[in-house]
Amino acid sequence: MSLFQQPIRVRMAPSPTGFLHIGGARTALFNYLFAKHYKGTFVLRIEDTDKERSTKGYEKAIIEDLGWLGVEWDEGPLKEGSYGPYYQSQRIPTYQKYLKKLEALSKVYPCYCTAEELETERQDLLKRHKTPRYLGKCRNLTQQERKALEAQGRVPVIRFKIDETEPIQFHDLIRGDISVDPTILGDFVISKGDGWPLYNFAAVVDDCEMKISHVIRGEEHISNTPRQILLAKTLGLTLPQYAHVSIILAPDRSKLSKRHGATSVGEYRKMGFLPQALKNYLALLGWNPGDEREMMGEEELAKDFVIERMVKSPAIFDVEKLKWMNGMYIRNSSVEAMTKETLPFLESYGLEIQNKKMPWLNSIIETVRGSVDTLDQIGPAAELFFDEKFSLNAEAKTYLVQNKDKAKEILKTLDDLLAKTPLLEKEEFQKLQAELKEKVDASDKKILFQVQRVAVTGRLKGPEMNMIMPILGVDSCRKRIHITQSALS
RNA sequence: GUCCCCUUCGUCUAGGCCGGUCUAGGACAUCUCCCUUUCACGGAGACGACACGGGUUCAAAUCCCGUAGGGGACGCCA
Repeated sequence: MSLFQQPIRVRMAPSPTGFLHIGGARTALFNYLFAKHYKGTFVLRIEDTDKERSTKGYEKAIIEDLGWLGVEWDEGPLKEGSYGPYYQSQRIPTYQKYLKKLEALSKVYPCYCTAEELETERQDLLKRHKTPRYLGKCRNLTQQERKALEAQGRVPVIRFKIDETEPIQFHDLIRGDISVDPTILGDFVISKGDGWPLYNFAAVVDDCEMKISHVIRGEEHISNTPRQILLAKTLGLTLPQYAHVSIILAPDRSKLSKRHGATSVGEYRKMGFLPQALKNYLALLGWNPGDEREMMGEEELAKDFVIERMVKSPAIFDVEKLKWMNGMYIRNSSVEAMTKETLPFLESYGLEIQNKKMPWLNSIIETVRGSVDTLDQIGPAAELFFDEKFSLNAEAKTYLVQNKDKAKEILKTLDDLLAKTPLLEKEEFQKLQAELKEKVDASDKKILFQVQRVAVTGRLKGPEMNMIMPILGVDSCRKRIHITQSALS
């Protein structure tokens, strides 16, 4: 199979003009898994040729988010390899070299058209129901004409000449054969006024120079592919194979954007999603293992990841399913690991954790993690274990008032029993409940427990009491009971 | 507008290349029941789809054509 005739090299080529988008992360992940599956190389290349919009801040954020997701690259920034530099801004001489070659072949020419002129042409074409494209006005300018235009102060861009008339065909690993009529393309700009290359030129040169074997990218690039193929063919470069991944859509079937809520990886991290959950979910958007497995760790994903199983229709990003999966990871990972992940969320929620012991925090996480699906829900759920946050909420108060006499009796008895209980582990808790049941008329088991719950946690709902009370300990329980009692009298 | 791509439950998808085994399977969500001192978790079940129209065939979710709908591209952005 031609897939294996060369070393597998793939790349992720983000431009640092924004944060790492959920779609970009998925594309990166597919490249990463593909490389891992075939024991190939995953290259990270920063496409920072847009000087106006690229920032170091975005670059840093993208690298950070990729790292958080665990999508590690083998070559790229911070990991030099033999095909660097990995910043397009540092590869200008390379593009100039290829531009010279194109000039020697007379395949490029300077274009002096202004933005206004181009827009007029575009509108005119649109009006005539034609595909808007550059018609080649500057194609056959004489030397004198060029000089004259430059004397006016016009700075030219460089356009690539398209002479082909035969359809450009290529085989897409996901979509099959794609054919495009080159006459609708128009001579396109490959180099800006300042001499820097444009995307189509820089990308194809780098893909070829970096010996990329498979370009796995978003479907928005399908229409760029014929241009890149033409460029590569003219330059005598060996093309990679292409695989265009469908894009991720918002629930309303439009392109996922800010107005639909969180779109960047960083935002999901802040909301308390686990990288392994996001990775698992993203991998399943547009790919499946061919059987009914869904919960898949990275090793398992890489082992089974093949392009043949990629889906070509676009997928809608369903945060509900992501949440479910995240909850699964929160519940099924080791308690220690989850506590570690949760600590920052506890802190930012305003819980005092500095002087708390790890085993105590672990037991809290273990008790509350069943009811959450993101890490940032753990703060509100764990709050009841922190004495300084104790208070009766409205429905708790109402409940107590409604059952005032019974509540008083239960609490008095409970407090007395607690006073005689030195330690409060689960065993003692059971014993204590048995004694309580004897001393208080417990025909209504529900009231017995609910009163205790409300008095100790201040809430009507929560984890099981046999988990809560041992974690709190005797002193804390009694303190809370006293507070509740005084609220009742 | 033009070109390219896409179309199975509300959503992610299996099946489609090699037509019958598909009264279309799984998962999320929703609903019901069970577990249970509460809320969750967990367990069991229910609801729910081959976009439409032609054709080929004994037989079509699966092959062919058309229509409709959706998306992408058409930049001195990537």
